Amino acid sequence: MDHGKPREADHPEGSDVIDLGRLEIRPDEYAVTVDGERLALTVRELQLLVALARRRDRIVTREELYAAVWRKPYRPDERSVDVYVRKLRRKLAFALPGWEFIHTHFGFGYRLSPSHSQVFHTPATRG
Amino acid sequence: MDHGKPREADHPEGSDVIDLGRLEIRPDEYAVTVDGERLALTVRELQLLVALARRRDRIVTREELYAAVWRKPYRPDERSVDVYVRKLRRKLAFALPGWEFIHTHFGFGYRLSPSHSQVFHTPATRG
DNA sequence: GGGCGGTTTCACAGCTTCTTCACAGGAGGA
DNA sequence: TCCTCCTGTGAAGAAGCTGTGAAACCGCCC
Repeated sequence: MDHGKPREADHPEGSDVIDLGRLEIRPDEYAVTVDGERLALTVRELQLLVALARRRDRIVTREELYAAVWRKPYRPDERSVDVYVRKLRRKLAFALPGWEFIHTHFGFGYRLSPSHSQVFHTPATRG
Repeated sequence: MDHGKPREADHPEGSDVIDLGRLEIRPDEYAVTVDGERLALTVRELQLLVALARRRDRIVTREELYAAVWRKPYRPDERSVDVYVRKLRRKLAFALPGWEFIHTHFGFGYRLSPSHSQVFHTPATRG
């Protein structure tokens, strides 16, 4: 007897697969893959990544992220979000060098958008 | 030799043979073989192995495993799954040295995937 | 009853992850 | 440029999870 997985119940805007290009997230399976290979994340890391990914391309405040992941009252001096953003950035940078996923918006919060970082020498941009 | 058996596939239930390389499971016959030789497992051990094998390569929570094998309400401090994972690991390690089958996902659960035991961790990203 | 194999529970060691802190580094405005 | 506030980061202790041996428990058979 398969009891179905709790989906929408647990996850606000639940979808089975979040496609971020080479990065793929399957929240219901606790799985994050890069080019099909599994990326090892801890519980918090996964939760935060999912929370960001579900709000893709939008600036999300720390407070909203904290509410989504930690589910307890947010203190204004809370730094957990920052710390886990760093952890995620490191793992993602290792798995996908040259890509940037989590962008900082000073004074506002974070935004997840897969994008190439121009760390390599590039010919001047021309219109 | 291999006449019309339903291939084990992605569908959890109703698989006749689960092929894990040198390890083969025939749930309907209560049989587990290594290189064709029968491996002696107790009922619980077999049930747990089958439950994991039918969810191959996926992280399975203790709760789901407990539901599949024990079929009674799961207490959050329940340790039976861990104990039987250990029993299975021991017997499998003895039968197939150098292979690892049951992987722990801290905070999530267990995952069955046949793989060589190499130290092959993500060197990055801790702390 | 006593022995036997299997199952469940228990206690604790060991390890991983989470939270918090302190300070360094940057961004933005005056 | 200087000052202030915000974010990045490493480290350390706290908290939580898993591994493990052994004892307790259970049903079955002699």
